[in-house]
Amino acid sequence: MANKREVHASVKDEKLVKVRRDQMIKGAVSLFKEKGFHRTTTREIAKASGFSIGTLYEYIETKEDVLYLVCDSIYEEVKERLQESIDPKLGTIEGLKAAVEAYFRVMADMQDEVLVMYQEAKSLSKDALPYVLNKELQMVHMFEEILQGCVEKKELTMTESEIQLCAHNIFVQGQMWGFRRWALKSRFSLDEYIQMQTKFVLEGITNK
Amino acid sequence: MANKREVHASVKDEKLVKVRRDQMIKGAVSLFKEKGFHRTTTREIAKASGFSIGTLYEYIETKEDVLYLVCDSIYEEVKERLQESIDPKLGTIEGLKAAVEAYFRVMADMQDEVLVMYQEAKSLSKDALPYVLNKELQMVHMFEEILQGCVEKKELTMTESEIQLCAHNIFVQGQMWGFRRWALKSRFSLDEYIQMQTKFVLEGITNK
Amino acid sequence: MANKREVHASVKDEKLVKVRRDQMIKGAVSLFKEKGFHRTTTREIAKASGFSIGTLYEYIETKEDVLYLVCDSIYEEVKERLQESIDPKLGTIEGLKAAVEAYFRVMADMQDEVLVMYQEAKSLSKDALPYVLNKELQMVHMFEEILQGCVEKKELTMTESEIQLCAHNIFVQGQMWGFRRWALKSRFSLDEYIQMQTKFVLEGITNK
Amino acid sequence: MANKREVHASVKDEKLVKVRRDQMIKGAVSLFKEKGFHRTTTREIAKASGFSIGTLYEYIETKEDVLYLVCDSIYEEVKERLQESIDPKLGTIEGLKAAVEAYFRVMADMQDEVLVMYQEAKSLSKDALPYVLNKELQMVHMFEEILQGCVEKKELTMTESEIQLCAHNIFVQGQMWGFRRWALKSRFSLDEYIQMQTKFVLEGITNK
DNA sequence: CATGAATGAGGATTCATTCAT
DNA sequence: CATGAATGAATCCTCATTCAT
Repeated sequence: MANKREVHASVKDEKLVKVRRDQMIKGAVSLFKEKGFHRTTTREIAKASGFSIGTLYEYIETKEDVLYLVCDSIYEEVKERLQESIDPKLGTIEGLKAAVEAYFRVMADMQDEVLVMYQEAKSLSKDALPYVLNKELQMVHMFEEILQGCVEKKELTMTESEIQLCAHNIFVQGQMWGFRRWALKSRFSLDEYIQMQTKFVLEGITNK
Repeated sequence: MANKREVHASVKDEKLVKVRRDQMIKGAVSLFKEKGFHRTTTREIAKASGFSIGTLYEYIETKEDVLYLVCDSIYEEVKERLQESIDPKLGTIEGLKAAVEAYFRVMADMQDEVLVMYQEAKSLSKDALPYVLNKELQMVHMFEEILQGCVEKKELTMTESEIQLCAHNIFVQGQMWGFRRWALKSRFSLDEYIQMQTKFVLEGITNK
Repeated sequence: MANKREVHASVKDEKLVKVRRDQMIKGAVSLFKEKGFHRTTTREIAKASGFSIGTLYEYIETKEDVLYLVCDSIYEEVKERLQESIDPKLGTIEGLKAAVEAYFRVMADMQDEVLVMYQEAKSLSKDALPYVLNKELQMVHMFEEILQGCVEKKELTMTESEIQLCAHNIFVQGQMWGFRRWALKSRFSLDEYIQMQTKFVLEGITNK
Repeated sequence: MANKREVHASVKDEKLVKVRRDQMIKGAVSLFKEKGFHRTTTREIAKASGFSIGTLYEYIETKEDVLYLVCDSIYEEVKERLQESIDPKLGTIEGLKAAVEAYFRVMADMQDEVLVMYQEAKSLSKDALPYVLNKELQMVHMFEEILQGCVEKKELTMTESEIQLCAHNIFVQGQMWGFRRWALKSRFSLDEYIQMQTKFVLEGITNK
């Protein structure tokens, strides 16, 4: 599957396009966070981005393009930040723990962004959605690799299916902190949450 | 917290109100499923419900009321169906397993509805949202009770916090089958999914 | 070729649709006359029609629909008025003369409308244009019939081709009074114009 | 009446202005042909002309200027090509016939351009329109002169009014081949059309 | 002279909601 | 109670034009 959907810009200067789109994404995220994609106007996006509505449309073709750009950029950032702090080759339980913790912390850190993406992604057209979902799978895949590594090093005994499902669970539990914070925050601190979820996951998979 | 938000109807005949609203909810769910709340027009809802736009507004005040009614009714149905097949008093691991399985099956059964609610709830006003979230907590609470029962009967050893988080996890994993079916369905059958998740949960909490 | 392109209306009451569309056409013609189709706003059309923009769109789907309706109605009126005062069966030179005169007078009478249609028809979509052009051909065909009648009654000797071209010429000369009035009006009265054109046409085709 | 409306250019080099405007006209005609003046954007014109939007505006002040330039150039070309092949002094029926034929052929040749001008001229501002219409009158006047010559040489007997109207008719019939080609082309070849129209015109005016 | 990024007024269209019948 | 015509604020998007580089 192709990894990028190109969003067309009238402006030629690629550097400028990058700069403006970054402004745009930043402005849009905070608006989407506040009122959701549908309730946010293109005018508001333009304003929050620091330019006029005309300029906005020099860098996108459709309002939906903004959403795609936002989702794309959020995933990109999550991925980058994860890759900075994770070594999937380790193949140790400790490495797994560290990865889970790093992931949970990134998700907590980007709570707002994740929530936005989480709630608005479904507004993407049938056209753009696959690209975003694909990004998600890539991240799930990171955890699969880590688990796989542990299995290879005999640190864990898991079937291929168990690895897949467990990776999904980890991924969702990371998101959970964001999209269920209304329920979780009053009951757990982030540290508690991380520690407890890690425990559940590990006891769910380690040989006894 | 109050348990119901009353949606005002001009029509007095309460039985009729119930009938019409049921038509409405049925029509709306299938539309929301297809195009989401925002992209669905009140006209479409009226049509799908089998009456005119004027009549629609005899039974609600705002488009958002429809969403609230839909969400409310979905939760109600989930809850009812769960209560039919679960006995929270048992206090046995077997009872827990049965409850999880029942819940997962209901969620799989109502996949579409759950997805709708899941994705559109955030469009509820600050006013209505709490009522819906409260419903969710009630369901999470069912699992807490079951777990609590097991702890009391010494079938499990868990802290209060662990019970709460575990209940959340179970709840989210039930939803997961719906909102991540794009990723899960090709990898697991529902039976496999239930069996594996149950295993993870139990191994995560049973004493070794 | 089908004779009508249906323009969709949300409103069901067909009588009302007719009434509103007549208002619309009347309002639109005077605007198009003044500023052309492109420079006229849908808002202006609504206002000139005596209703709100929302109402306008209950009776059409696209701005272009207004243009189609206008063109269609103009042709319809021209045709009706012609049919009232022309008897194509006669087969006499006198009948021909009378027809030409009647036609020219109708065209002079509806000068504004004809000019509008004449200048704006090209803005119709590829979809709607044929229907309008077809209407034109029907009118040209009326003159062909009249000429044909004269030929059959031996009042004139013309080939089939000559009949066709002559009919076109008559038709265009009728329009001419409208679309070239800037040049003609200062030089000829309508009566003079009719009389002279009739003479040219007749001398162009009568046996000598 | 003044014969030219000056279109202001920021660029001083007159030769360059001429070159650029020729590029512009060429590009614009083909666009106007395809989509009409209103549906053509200045950006498209610039692109079709081979330069940037900024440059375009160095040579005009308003989009409408392009239309004026286009109309002006088309008339100029028609006029030039006619003057090459017509001698208005002759005063013979043969000369008249030759002129008509030459005119019809030029019009057929420049069909697209003529159609453009014909349909878009009305979009000219009240300011520019007279200049263009004046050009048209000059051409009509050429035919008046030719007819006048024939009258003076006793080849024809026509009143002043008849001459004027007949000249208009010839002129319009020339345009007709362009703007009614949808109806004429399937029925007549250009040669037939010329021959038949010539016959109609001549029999309409020659003494019997 | 040439470029093209920026602007924002303006335009077509939608849709929740009302209310007279 | 039911209907559906009417309303107009709100929204997305376009495009002629300007101006700094």
